[in-house]
Amino acid sequence: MKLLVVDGNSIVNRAFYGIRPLTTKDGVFTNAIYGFLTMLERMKNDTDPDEVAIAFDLKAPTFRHKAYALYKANRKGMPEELAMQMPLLKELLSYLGYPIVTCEGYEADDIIGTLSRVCRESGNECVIATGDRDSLQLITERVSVRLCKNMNGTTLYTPETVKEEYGVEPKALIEVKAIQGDTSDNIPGVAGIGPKGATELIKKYGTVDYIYDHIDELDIRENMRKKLKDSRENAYLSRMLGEINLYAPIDTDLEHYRLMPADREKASRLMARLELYSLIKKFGLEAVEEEREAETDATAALEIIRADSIDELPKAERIYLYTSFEENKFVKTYVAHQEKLFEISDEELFRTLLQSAKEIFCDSSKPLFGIADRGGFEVNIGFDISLAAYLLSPSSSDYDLERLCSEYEIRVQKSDDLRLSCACAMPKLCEKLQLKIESLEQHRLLYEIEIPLARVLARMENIGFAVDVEGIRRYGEQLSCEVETLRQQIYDAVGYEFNINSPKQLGKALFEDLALPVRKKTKSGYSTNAEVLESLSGLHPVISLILRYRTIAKLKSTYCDSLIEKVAPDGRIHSSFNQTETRTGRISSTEPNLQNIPVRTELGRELRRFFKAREGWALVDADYSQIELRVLAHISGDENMKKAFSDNVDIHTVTASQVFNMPIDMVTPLMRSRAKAVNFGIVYGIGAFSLSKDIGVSVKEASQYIKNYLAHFPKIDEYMQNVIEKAKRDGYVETIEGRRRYLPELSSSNHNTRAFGERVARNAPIQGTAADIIKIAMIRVDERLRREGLSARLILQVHDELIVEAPAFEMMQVAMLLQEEMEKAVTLSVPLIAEAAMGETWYDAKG
DNA sequence: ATGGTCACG
DNA sequence: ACGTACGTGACCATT
Repeated sequence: MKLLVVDGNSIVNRAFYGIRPLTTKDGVFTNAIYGFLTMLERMKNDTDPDEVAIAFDLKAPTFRHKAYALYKANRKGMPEELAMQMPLLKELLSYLGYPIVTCEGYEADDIIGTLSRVCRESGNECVIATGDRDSLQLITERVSVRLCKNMNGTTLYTPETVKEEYGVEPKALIEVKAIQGDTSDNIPGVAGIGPKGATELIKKYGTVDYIYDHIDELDIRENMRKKLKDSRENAYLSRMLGEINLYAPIDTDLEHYRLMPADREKASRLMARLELYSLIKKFGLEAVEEEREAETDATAALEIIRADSIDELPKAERIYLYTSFEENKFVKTYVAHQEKLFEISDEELFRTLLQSAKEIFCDSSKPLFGIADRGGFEVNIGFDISLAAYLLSPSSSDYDLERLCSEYEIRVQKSDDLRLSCACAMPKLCEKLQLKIESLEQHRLLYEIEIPLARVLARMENIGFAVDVEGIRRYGEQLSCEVETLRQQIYDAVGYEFNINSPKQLGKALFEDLALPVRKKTKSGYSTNAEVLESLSGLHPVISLILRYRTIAKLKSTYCDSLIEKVAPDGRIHSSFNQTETRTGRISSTEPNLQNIPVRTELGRELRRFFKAREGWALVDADYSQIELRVLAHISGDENMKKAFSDNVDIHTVTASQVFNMPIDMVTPLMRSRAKAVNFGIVYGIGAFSLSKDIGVSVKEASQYIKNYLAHFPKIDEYMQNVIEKAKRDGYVETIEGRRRYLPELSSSNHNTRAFGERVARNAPIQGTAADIIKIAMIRVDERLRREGLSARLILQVHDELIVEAPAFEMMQVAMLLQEEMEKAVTLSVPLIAEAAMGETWYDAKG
């Protein structure tokens, strides 16, 4: 027989610190639970035990003696985010059938020791799973230890491996530790003797007792003898503290540790509540909800009708569509309607259905809008599950139906094909989401912003952005030449060839072979980022070559080579716009990302010459002026800042005059640029350190700027404090349209995490409101272009900028329209300003 | 899969 | 004492 004993407290600690914070959307921390169960499952698979015992400490240590309480008191208590996970973890473990062992007055270690002894004495095998090296002393022929150093794997320790690593038998580890001490456990040991000395002594003399019994006869240096004599009491105390008790009063009948059958329903329900869906899979519990449904609701048999003509399909007021696509190509759709499920695989039929349906509730509307747009017809989307779920929980990583059904506790019917089950669950899921959207007052956000926007985005994707492929190719070839030249020059300067793209090899070249000073380190070595390189640029000629190499190589690989690959047969780039990706409400752009095309340097900006309007057309580009600061002025209600915007004066200059106590006309360009950095900092949630780094002044000076700023804009100061209070009280912050962001970080005990939460609380309403505003503008622009019978179309959004492609003769009208709709998208207490420009290429059209 | 780097707002 | 501004996506090297 083989018993696996798990050191619950030590594994849960490893899990908690080894996994980035995970929470449910309501802010319940789950990372330790997730990590624990993942490791447990792995260890079970590695060990294949007949019995399992999971040992936990109980709270109050009442045993051993006074010194115990003393040394224990120094240990840090469990952080709140971990403590709150413990009862949930234990509950889940008991559902999964794992015996949990605790013992009043004893630590987990003692339980482990006792069980290992019982195994040893009864001729059974025992494997101890722990993250703590203390247990190594328990190792014998029959008792081994699986040590978890991190989340990625474990190391098996046997008598041989212990001897190899420590040079002594496992049992002697207690003796070594008694002399060496252990600061993390507050075991004092012998002052002045470390691991090496301690191991030597024990190798030679075996035990602490022997050493002190023969202290004057030992063949050791006099100062060593003196150290030992001075710490005699501590050595004996340490010896006692370090030894694991083998006789805790627990149930020692191994039969009782047999794994129990799991209560699969309770386990899967709790995992779903904790939003740990991958665990449901890992423990094979997916089918549970379906089984339950099948048992309780015998009527749930599915009737699937493969439809081949429109006459076979329901002509209901409302249909539910669950459609799958592969690489933007229609694969099939399920139509759920009154206990019946129709399957459509023919795209033509699907289009007919879209066109004729009175109202469609769907999992994702953007592809449907795309098909309708390409087919020249309209679809009426009544509900979009992914958009609703995104508004309710914008920090989730994906919004597939299976997960949502589980999250919103919708029972799905049993079926071989999960997609079928999900389609059947749609009516109930939609109902639940609708109720939630109403109760959170996000009705307008969903029906008047996100769903209409999905249609606009689909159209933008369909239209695409025309590019001059030959132009990009020529530009790329020029870059190629320069990269090659630079590469050779770098090799010559360093003295050998290496991969310049590898931060590791580059770090070695610069900081070891050229012996340049190390300014900053990363987790895995030397930092070689632009900031570090710039600080080194005077010290060696190769530095500026590398900086240049980086710039050119990036332009070539990211913006020439890959952009060319993305050009469709129509000569245009059709980026995808994702509406459920960002936690603030912005949209994102992928394959390719057209929202990060270079602009800040002239060389990069040249690329925009290859983004053009089609023959005879022009690009009209408009961007908001200082939208985030205007939003801040509005939200905070700061009179001083509102006045600056109402007077239409340069905001950074005004800020400079306030921060530096200067009349407006005395503000120098340097002061303005520093004030600009302060404005950015304010929007991002500011810290004096980062500001000082950004503008190159001392931290002290930077913090003075911030103080001055907040003193001159008192309502902004007030806002920054109030918004955090609100976030702590409600658990979320929101935009003017009621878009929420939840902030579980604020209840973290980790200072950095909490500080991050506070910065996000300050920033999210600002960034998110700006996102709301431009979304509204996009919908209105699209609508008006069509209503006014123009051919011009919106083709791109870059957060505060919209680009329209228009026939040359429409462009003046379009520019006016664009500016007007952007400025009037919402009414704030400050004017909203958008500036339009026109040109044949993006380069020319960007003011 | 993750980390480092760098492009954008 | 510690790390250090918000939000993204892509590429490359490395594990």
